[in-house]
Amino acid sequence: MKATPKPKKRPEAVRLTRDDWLDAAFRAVVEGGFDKARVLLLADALGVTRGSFYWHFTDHADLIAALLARWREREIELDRVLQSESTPDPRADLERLLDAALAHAGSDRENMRFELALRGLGRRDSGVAQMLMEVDQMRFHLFQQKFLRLTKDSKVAGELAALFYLAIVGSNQALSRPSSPPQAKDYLKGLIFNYLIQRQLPP
Amino acid sequence: MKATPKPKKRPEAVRLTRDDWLDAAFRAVVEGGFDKARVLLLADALGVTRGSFYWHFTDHADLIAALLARWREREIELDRVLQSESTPDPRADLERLLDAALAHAGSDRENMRFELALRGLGRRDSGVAQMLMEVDQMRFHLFQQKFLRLTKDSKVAGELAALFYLAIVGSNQALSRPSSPPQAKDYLKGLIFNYLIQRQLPP
DNA sequence: TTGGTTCCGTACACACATGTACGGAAAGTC
DNA sequence: GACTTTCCGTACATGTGTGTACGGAACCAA
Repeated sequence: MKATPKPKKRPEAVRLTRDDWLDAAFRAVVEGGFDKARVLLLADALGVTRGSFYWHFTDHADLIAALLARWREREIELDRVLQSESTPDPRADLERLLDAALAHAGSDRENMRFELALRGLGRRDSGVAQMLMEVDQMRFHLFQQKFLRLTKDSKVAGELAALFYLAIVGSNQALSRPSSPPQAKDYLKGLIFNYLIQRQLPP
Repeated sequence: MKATPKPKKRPEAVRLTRDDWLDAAFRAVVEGGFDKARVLLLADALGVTRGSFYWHFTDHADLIAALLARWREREIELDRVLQSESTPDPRADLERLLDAALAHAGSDRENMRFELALRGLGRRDSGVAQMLMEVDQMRFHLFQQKFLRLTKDSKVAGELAALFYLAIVGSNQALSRPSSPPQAKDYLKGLIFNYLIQRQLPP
């Protein structure tokens, strides 16, 4: 009837922040990968229109970049915490690290799925690949440090750290039936401790 | 000037087959993942229009399904070949398997990248996830068989097979700097042989 | 209340991908 | 050489996504 726009009054007129959009994008990536982190879909999920998005972000690339930066900083912070948590017993120390790593990569499916989607993106974006390489290196160094307290041999520690870190990464992709997610975690932990450590690295 | 359509005469009027389209789709997946396997992009890469595609395929889903089926059959065939290639020496036998697995997953970047993209798709498609689970199980059984010839202990063989298969899968994702792809392969092989086999499983 | 800032809705222009209908060229067959 | 089958080009309708311009509601301060 009329050309005047009639703005729909939403029942709960919530005002969103930049982090609200980042959280929504994170959830979208977890569920369907980075191609589900579209502006239109996120707006629907948040109950607003894209007008809100283009106020908080300049661009779609801006959203992705901010999301990646937030993930990176959180990973660095997690590494810092894990590195500071040191126990006098080297074996208990390593066990705590493995628990944390397996929890972060295994049962905590949100972080796991996000990281897998991120690695998929890294295969198409060299900048993302660079960031992932740095995070991998960071974690590998942490693994190596903990193993080094057990074996004294830096070569052995490096090999064990690489082998187990790669196995943890691989366990997120293969041989982990969705029917039993905790089993895979305990299975891998059993592999590492009961089998290799106790048989091969007596102090 | 005229409304009559004037079909462009291509310099090389090559007629394409269904497999030509599948090959192009494979290359597209290898380079940019499954969302680069669009009909329009493949048509451009092949030098034809989409009219050709919709003659060979009913649908875009038809293309993807055929691509997955072809990959699956090739993996089954590869498994069959690797299983039939048996050597009297169990250690040489296992070494040949690891060489083949690392070549298939490591230096042969095309298959590796395709499989990684496939695992990404499996996180959004339960049918693909099911297929990947079966292929993983198939490979795991092969690994386990070869290890079983070395240790006699089925529990140890299963654990070693799982650990190394997961490490191989993980090595495609992490700690593999693009600057040195052959190094990662040799590194992992050295891990497996020089370290674990020779020290821990003397006959 | 008034005014200014913050945040969001609406509308338009544009790009790109799918699927279908139809026509015509190219290659095989008699 | 005419005919038929095989294969591909063209055009149109449709859907979905981005980015921009602009206006107005909602909120805060004086």
